[in-house]
Amino acid sequence: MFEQLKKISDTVWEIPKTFKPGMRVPARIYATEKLAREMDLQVYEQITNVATLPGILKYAYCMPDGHSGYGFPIGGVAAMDINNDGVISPGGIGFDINCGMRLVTTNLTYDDIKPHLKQLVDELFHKVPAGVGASGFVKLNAAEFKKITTDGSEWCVEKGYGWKEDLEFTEENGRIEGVDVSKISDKAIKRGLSQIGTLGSGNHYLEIQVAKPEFVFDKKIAETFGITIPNQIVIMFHCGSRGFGHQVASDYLEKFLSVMERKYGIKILDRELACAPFNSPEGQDYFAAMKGAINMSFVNRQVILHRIREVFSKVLKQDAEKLGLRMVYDVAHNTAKIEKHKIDGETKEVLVHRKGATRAFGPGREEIIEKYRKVGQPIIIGGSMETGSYLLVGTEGAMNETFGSTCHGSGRTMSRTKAKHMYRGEQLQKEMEQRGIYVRTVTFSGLAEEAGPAYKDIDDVIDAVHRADISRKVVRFIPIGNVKG
DNA sequence: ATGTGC
Repeated sequence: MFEQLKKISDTVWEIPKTFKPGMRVPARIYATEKLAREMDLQVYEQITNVATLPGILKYAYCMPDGHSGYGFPIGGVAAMDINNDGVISPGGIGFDINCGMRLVTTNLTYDDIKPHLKQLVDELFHKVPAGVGASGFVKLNAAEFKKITTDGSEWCVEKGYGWKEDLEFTEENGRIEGVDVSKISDKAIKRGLSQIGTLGSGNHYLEIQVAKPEFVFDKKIAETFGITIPNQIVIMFHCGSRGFGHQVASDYLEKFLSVMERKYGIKILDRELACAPFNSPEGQDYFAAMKGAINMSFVNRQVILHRIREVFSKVLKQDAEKLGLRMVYDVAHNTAKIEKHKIDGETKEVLVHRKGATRAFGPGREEIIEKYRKVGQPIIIGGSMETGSYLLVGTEGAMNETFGSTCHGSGRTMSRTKAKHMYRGEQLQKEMEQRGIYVRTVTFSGLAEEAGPAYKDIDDVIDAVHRADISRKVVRFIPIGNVKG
């Protein structure tokens, strides 16, 4: 397959429209040659299917961490023309709606924390429930849960689960407008009720990390983002909208399949690409329901941050304020948003699907808070639990080329089933501890699925987006403690 | 990813 790619640059590869009948635009893969050669073959199939969707603009994109997903590849980006016949597709957002990353600083160093590391991780493991079916400490009825879906993180600040300043460090200020609760099923609400403040499973995790001075690539921007001291401790976590978002996605996939062809005459190459015109009742209903899951996931991460602050305060016997437990940012990587982008010199409102892809807005965009606006938005990239993670910054290049988007993580290279056969969770935990990473997990099989070699090399992935200039390296973090979902 | 699958 690699031989069929047209090389645009060292980090951009194109699949022409002639590859498959029905492609409306070419597909573009952002990757180093090595990553492009090793790309899962399903990705080529899926990204060219995406290129056939009505209203798609410029290109169907796949980021270097791309791998096969439901309909769209994970790592997929597609912008739709909403003023014409553009569609919205749940497969382009993902089941885990608004799944994302949150990064929190401390004013502690590695030496400060080392004697307390195990206790911190053990406490976090107890205070932030993880695993399939986990329920949180927040007890809610349906009416209160509905309020969460409309009010987002503002609800948390009201209830004492967050600081007012946390809101401005969250995409959309932790509250996206335009939710219509009546478009969310009772079944989804019932599933979501008990899930606030829970991590989930799979590749969801909570990590304590170190910013070693040799891995600070841009000192000035790092300082702007709050990474200011050598060997500074940060906390990074990854989770989403749990069973709630999953149910919203499932409900609308089913609905779209029933109307797509019959009512709207849309023919697709894969039923996993179920979609509806954005400007149709069904499309609008999904958009209004999906936004409820966006808010729920912001609340989930906000409540988890509250628990993290409680744990650090308790173990280190100091106020969270004094420990400097402040947010760097909260970014989503499973979402679709209306944004203004320049296309052929003309500014247009488009619906940008990002599925396992992160917003990477460059300097000056009004969506970025003032504190960061001059440098570009922070981008939080979670690597595998054994390797490392990154803080990047958005660029003008991303605005010009990828609708302000970049990668989201390492990207799997091995199926979960294969990883489980190749690695033993118990042994992995021991090996990681010997290497200075203390891990707690709900299930050892789940830990084995997340073994480092089951993922692409995070440094290769970051190298690709950095060289393509769709984001730039700021800091690389090394894990020392991990609560595995 | 997911009260994990027909």
